[in-house]
Parts: sequence; structure tokens; C-alpha cells
Amino acid sequence: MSSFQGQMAEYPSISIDRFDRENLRARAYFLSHCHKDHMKGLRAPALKRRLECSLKVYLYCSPVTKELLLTSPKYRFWEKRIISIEIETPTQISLVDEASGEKEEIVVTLLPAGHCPGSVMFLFQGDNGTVLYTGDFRLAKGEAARMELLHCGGRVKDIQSVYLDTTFCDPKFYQIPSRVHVDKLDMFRNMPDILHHLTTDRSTQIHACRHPKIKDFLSYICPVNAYPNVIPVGTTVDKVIEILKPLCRSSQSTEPKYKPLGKLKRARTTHLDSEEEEEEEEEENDLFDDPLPVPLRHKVPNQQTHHPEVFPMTVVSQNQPENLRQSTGCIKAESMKTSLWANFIDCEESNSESEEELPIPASGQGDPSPPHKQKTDVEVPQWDVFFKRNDDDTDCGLENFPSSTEAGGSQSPKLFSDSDGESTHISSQNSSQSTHISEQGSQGWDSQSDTVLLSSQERNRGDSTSLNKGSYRPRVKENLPGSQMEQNVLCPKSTYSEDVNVVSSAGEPTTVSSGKHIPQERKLLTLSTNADSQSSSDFEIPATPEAELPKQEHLQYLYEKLATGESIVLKKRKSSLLDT
DNA sequence: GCGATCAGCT
DNA sequence: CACAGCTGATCGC
Repeated sequence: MSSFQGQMAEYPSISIDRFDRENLRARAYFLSHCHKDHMKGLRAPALKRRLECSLKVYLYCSPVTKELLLTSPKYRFWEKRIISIEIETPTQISLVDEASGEKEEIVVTLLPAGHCPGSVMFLFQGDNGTVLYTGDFRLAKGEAARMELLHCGGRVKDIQSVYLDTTFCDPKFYQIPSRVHVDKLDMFRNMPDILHHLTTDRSTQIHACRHPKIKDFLSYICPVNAYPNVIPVGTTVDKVIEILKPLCRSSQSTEPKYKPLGKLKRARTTHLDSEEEEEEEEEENDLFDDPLPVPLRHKVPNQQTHHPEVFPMTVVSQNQPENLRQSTGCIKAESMKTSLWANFIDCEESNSESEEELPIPASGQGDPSPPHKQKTDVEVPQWDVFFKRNDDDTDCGLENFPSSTEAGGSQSPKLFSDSDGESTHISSQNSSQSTHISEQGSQGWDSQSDTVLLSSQERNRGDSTSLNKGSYRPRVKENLPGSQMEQNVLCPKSTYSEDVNVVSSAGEPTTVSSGKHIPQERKLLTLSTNADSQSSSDFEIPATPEAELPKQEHLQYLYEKLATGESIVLKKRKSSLLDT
């Protein structure tokens, strides 16, 4: 059980995974994943009343978590107060004290946690430093190194504090609980991509074969402080802290860690399944060489960077002929308030592995890396992209918010139809199973202009897909409440509008982030680029490249079963995929 | 009646 | 062993 009380020392005005007691006064809530032990107080009358009185209070989570949460009638009252944020898309949020009017800006980036569908870690950046809340995470060694958004300029960001899940802090726990099957498929009814890979058959549980060494993660991040969220039975907070202390900055060399993310990524040939390989690769690739490995997709600044210190953030941008429309925006680290963004063009890197290409929407891969490196290829995104995380290097920034990259990558195309308004997109994050689903439209959000997406990955969204065609159906971004919510991508100001904040014209469909800033709105439409094909594949969840794409018949079968309430037992992906 | 908590079980 | 969640019992409001 988590011992975390919901608040972080640096940003006490926000509450994460706890919604009771002191947390009732939070200016914003964050839910890392949809597990009961992280939802304490989330449906309590006290919080319900709070929402009724405080119209500016929202709950931020990943699209998948939002979807899962809202499948329960007990949490439906949150429907208009939940803002989903795409994975790896730095998003600026204004924390307003409704009583005093005091406002604080913070940028949050969701990073896949690999714990369960939709699970994320939260990286917060603001005036009080950069802090990381891991929630429950299960990342293989090396995965942190592949998260661009955890890096800036090729090295790990300067993280003040890490609030982490220390469940497996004890050396004797190397095995992840093997239960992975789900009891109910219904909750995934709106996420066919995920559904296709689930089973209720306990005998065919997906076995987690990674060996988390919650230690590896921390030593890599090397924060100033590390706070254990979970104190295993039989131990004490002090003991856990003692274990963590050697991994924190004071105990490590002060030398900056340089990790060529891109290289790592490139090297990686397999995804989930081969963790070990990943690990090895990682080790091999160490630093310095080749700082700019071949980027999977780099975003190149398409415009100039405005601020020297700015780091690229990805923004979906206008249409560029090629695919990448994303531009990267940059933010200056310290100046969140004024965030400056620069646009970058996203370049894709080619992964060596070629697989099928999924039309990935725009790519999001941003390469955080400084403007210098980049290439602009315009190729179609490759399969790997979906499965791998990009490790581009990055940026920093508010530090870096590069990433959209993955986002892009991860955000994969939408699969199923857009037809209903809800298209689901799942991006796969590689190993981590986190899935992202873009939400559909929720239409009616109220406005909230406080959220801004720094980078947009929208493209990923299926939307983008449509965009290409020009047939883009305006998808509203649901996340953001209402029109305003549009997330603005933080674009470099110059490029786009200045304020990041919000914006959208009301009424208009907000496009996903990227579009937002685009001057004329509807650029989105034009965005096309990225998105391209609708073909985006659906799943990203499968960790392995060979994973199969759900066939129409399979989906049909699933839907029928769901409709009739029958249980579904699927074989896991190992089965063949070949046909698609 | 409902929520919170705990134990037991899966 | 831990995880995540459900069920049932108990207690308090």
C-alpha cells in the first residue's frame, strides 16, 4: 500500500493518487493509473462537493486511465472534470487558487510507467524544480534512458526529487507479480486495441518477465532526493531511505551522465520481449559516443529557435509536406511562465529495423536534441517507432520537452475507425505496456484554458490521419475541457501564437494539441502530414513487432462477445499475426 | 444506508 | 512475498 499522502514538497498545491484529507484543497489532481489503492477518496462525497464548488479543479491523467475510470458509473461525475494528457506531451497547467486568485504554472509530462494499461509517471517542472512521481512503475533497466523527456541535452534532467514506488526496493523481490490477466473486459470495450490483447483466462496470464530494479531507475535518474511511496511490510521508511540514499545525488559522482539516447534506441532491436537485450545494449552504449545517434525521428527546428536556452518541444505544426509536421517547441527551463517555444520540424530517423510502417501520424518524435542534429527525412514512420521509445536526445527544459516524439510514435495512429467519435489510438510504448488512447471526443468540456500542451502529439492521434486526407474530421480534443481546452501546444511563440495558453476558439473543434497553436486554426486540417494514413495500426500494445494486428473478424468476434456478455478468452498475441 | 476499515480469499 | 481487488463483517456517522 502506498504510503504517499498525495502531496509533494515542491508542489503542495497539487495532489497525486490521493484525494482525501489535505488533498481536498488541491488545485489540481493527478491520477497515475486506475488502481484502487491510488484512487483513495476519488469518489468520496467530500471531493464531489469540492468539484461542485471549485469549477477550476480538474483531474489529469492519461487517456487510457480516463477511459477506464469513466467506465465505472461511480466515477462518472468526473466526466467533465477530467483532462487526459497524451503520453510524453509536456503540458502546461495553470494552478489557480480560487480563493486568492493566485496562479502557479507547472508543466507536466506523462511518461509510460509500464505498470498497467494507461499507467504513467508524472514529471513536473515548475519554479520549484523538476520532480518525478513514479506511481507504480515497472520499467526494465534501460527504459528510463530511452525516455527523452527525462533528458535534456543528452543527459538526465536535473531532478530535484523522485517520489517512487519502492515496492521492489528490497533486493529479494525480483519478480513482478505474474497476474496480469484482467477480470473484466468490459472496461476495455472502448479500447479495442487493448481488448484484443487481453484475456480473462488465468491460465494464460501474461507473464511479466522483466526484472525491475526499481534501484536501476533511481541511480540513473540520480535525484537530489528520493521519497519512497511504498514501505514494504517488515521494513520502515528509514530503512527504505537508507537503501535509496546511495542512489541519490549526494552519493554519486557529480559528473553528469551522458547517455546517447538515440543510440540506445537504435540499437535496440527487440522490444519487450527482449529485455535483456535491451539492458545489454544499454550498457554497451554508453555515453558520449555518438551523441546523436541516428535519430529515429528528429525534429528539426524548422524555424529558428528563439531562445538560446530553449529546448525543442514538439509541436505539431503545420503541414509540412513531409510528414512531420510537428514542430518542436522549446521552453526555457526557467521561464515557464514565458515559455518560449521554437518550432522544429520533426525528422524521422530511420530505424534500421524496418517493419511495416505504420503510418504514424506525424511523428512525434521529437528529437529533443538540439537543433543541430537533425535530419529531415520524411519517411513513413516505421513499425519500430511504435514499439520503441525514441530516445532522442533531448532537450530539456523546462527542460526538455521534446518529445513528442514518442508521443508521436507512441501515439499511434488510430486504429479503428474514427467512426464513432471515439477513435482510439493506442500508442504503444514499448515495453511498458502503457497504452495511450486518445480520447474521443468528449465534447462538452467546459472551458478551461489552463492547460496547454507543449508538444503535441496529436498527430498521432488518429486525427492526424484523417488530416491527411483532408478529410479531417475535427476531433475535438476531449481532454481539454471545452473548447478552450484546446491544448495549445506550446509552440515557439514565434511560430505560433504566443501564449501558450490556450486557446481555442471556442466552438471549434479543437484539434489536438498541435493544431492548436497553429495560427489559423484549422491548420490541423492541413496537418495532414503526419498523420497520414489511417492505416495506422492499431496496436501498439503488443510489445513485439511481430505482434499481429487484429483482424476485422477478430474484432467483430470480440464485439459480439461483449455485446452478449460472454467471456472472451483469447490467446495472446503469440498467436499468429501473420495474417493481417 | 453509506463509507471506512479490516480480514480473508483469489 | 507482494500485488490488486472483491467480499463480508464490523463500526461510526
